[in-house]
Amino acid sequence: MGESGQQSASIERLKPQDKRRISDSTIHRLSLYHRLLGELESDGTKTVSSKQLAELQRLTPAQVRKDLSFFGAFGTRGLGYSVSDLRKKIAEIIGLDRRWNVAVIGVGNIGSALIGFKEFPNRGFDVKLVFDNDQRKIGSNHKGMRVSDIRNLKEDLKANQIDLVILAVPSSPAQKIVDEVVAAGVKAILSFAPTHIDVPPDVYVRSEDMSMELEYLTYALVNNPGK
Amino acid sequence: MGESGQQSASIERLKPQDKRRISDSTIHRLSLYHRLLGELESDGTKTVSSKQLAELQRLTPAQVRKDLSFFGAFGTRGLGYSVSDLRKKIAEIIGLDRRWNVAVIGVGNIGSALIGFKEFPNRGFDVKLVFDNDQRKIGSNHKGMRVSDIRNLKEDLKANQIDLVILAVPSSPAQKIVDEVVAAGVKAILSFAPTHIDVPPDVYVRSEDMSMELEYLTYALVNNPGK
DNA sequence: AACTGTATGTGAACAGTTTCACAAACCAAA
DNA sequence: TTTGGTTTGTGAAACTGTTCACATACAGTT
Ligand SMILES: NC(=O)c1ccc[n+]([C@@H]2O[C@H](COP(=O)([O-])OP(=O)(O)OC[C@H]3O[C@@H](n4cnc5c(N)ncnc54)[C@H](O)[C@@H]3O)[C@@H](O)[C@H]2O)c1
Ligand SMILES: NC(=O)c1ccc[n+]([C@@H]2O[C@H](COP(=O)([O-])OP(=O)(O)OC[C@H]3O[C@@H](n4cnc5c(N)ncnc54)[C@H](O)[C@@H]3O)[C@@H](O)[C@H]2O)c1
Repeated sequence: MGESGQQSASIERLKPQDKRRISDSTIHRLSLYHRLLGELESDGTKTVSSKQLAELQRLTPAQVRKDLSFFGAFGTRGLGYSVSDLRKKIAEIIGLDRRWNVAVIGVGNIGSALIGFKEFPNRGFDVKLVFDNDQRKIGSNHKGMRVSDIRNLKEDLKANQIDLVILAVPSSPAQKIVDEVVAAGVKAILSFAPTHIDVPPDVYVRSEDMSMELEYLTYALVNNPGK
Repeated sequence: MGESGQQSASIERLKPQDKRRISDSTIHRLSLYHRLLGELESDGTKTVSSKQLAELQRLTPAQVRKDLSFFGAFGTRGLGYSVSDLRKKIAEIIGLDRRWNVAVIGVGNIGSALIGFKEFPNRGFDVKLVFDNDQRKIGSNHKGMRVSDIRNLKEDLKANQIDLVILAVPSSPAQKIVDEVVAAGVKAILSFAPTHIDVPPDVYVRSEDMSMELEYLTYALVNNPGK
């Protein structure tokens, strides 16, 4: 169990103030704020109000303030928020004040795209390992990464202190691979396989199913709900 | 308000029974049920209960029944649901009883992956056009698709009756391209650019930001909420 | 035809999330 | 130091989504 977790000595981490669980939507919006604050910072904007922050994402100012209030009071009344300070605070909350070691499993269409994704390193994600079971791919170079043999999965994940696995294999082997990933002590998985993934309660999974995203749109198209 | 909406002649579409708007989560789960019912159908399963349907996705039986009840009564008391009938009904609800013409804009890492995605045609999505602005790519073949010039975007989208656009370009040109897509009459966009996209109220946008998905996981890792 | 067991469909209760509205706090100007 | 103008932080209200619990309906059996 590589409880490598909260080692980093001196950081007093920002935790939700009451013990109430923070909602998924709040976390999602924090990411949104963080992204936007980055853009504002590049623009040279020094200060921003909840009103501006909201308008730029089609949310309400109250929503923005409530989201932030779960974690503390970061603003100045009458003035707003310091762009760079708020960005740092949010980074700390969502764990972006450190770097994360990522492994990609499956070097096919989507796996290769992810390996070549320039934005990951900028956001704190370092793709350290990539795996496949195809002999023709193993050992070869894909966008600068040497493809490892899936048979060494468990040991390699441990040896490289991988925090996060991105799963880009077909549905059929997905669960079996996930079981190994879990056995290696990895606690977070982002899966692109369009199938349900079962994990123990201390492991976090996010499933991205692009067809399902498209289906959401087709539902809207055929039903035209007033939006 | 171009209420061009519900033309399609003869299909008596399954609509929500009351006029209450159906929640995003319900639609999302319908996709999930549809996917699972497909697997069950392949397995030769004829009948399924809300209990089974729920357990396979870690939901509750009541949730499954409530979701379906917004659209009608599809089950048989004492028995459950016919796998194939229910699948057909859900297909009709989310618009999977027809085919959809898709265009991909941006033939880079993620764009190429999408073009090569074998599952899209099986789910009713036909990639008919792909665009780029890179002279070296225009006219060339990418996974069997000829790359079109972005300068012909509007005309080509119209001429090919594209229903749905997948946006796989960098953030900077995203909004400008979306404006053109909207002008061409397309009402649904799936965007991979990590930036806010603004559209008129009758156009539907879904934004997929992979870094944000990862950030959701890092939040979980640093906060370890009991799950 | 009646009976038994089972699973649906759905109001009503509950839980969670968003919006409202306003006191409190701060900046800047005088 | 006081005042005016502005925006935060937050309880409470309003709303939305989920779970409960049970009457209802059907299949299969005798
Ligand atoms: N291509 C897309 O745009 C796209 C979009 C959304 C979701 N997906 C999903 O992502 C997954 C991968 O899709 P893809 O298009 O990249 O497929 P792909 O066939 O191009 O790639 C899959 C890769 O996984 C490898 N693989 C297969 N079994 C393996 C195993 N047991 N261990 C290790 N590696 C193994 C294969 O060798 C291959 O390199 C699928 O589940 C697919 O449904 C793909
Ligand atoms: N690669 C990934 O895994 C990944 C994952 C998530 C999100 N994204 C996002 O998807 C988008 C594309 O990423 P990528 O890695 O494929 O980038 P990329 O640079 O490989 O591809 C972008 C493509 O868009 C084309 N393009 C640029 N400007 C254009 C314009 N004005 N009109 C038409 N085409 C134009 C480029 O020529 C290029 O082919 C980015 O917004 C990125 O943030 C990528």
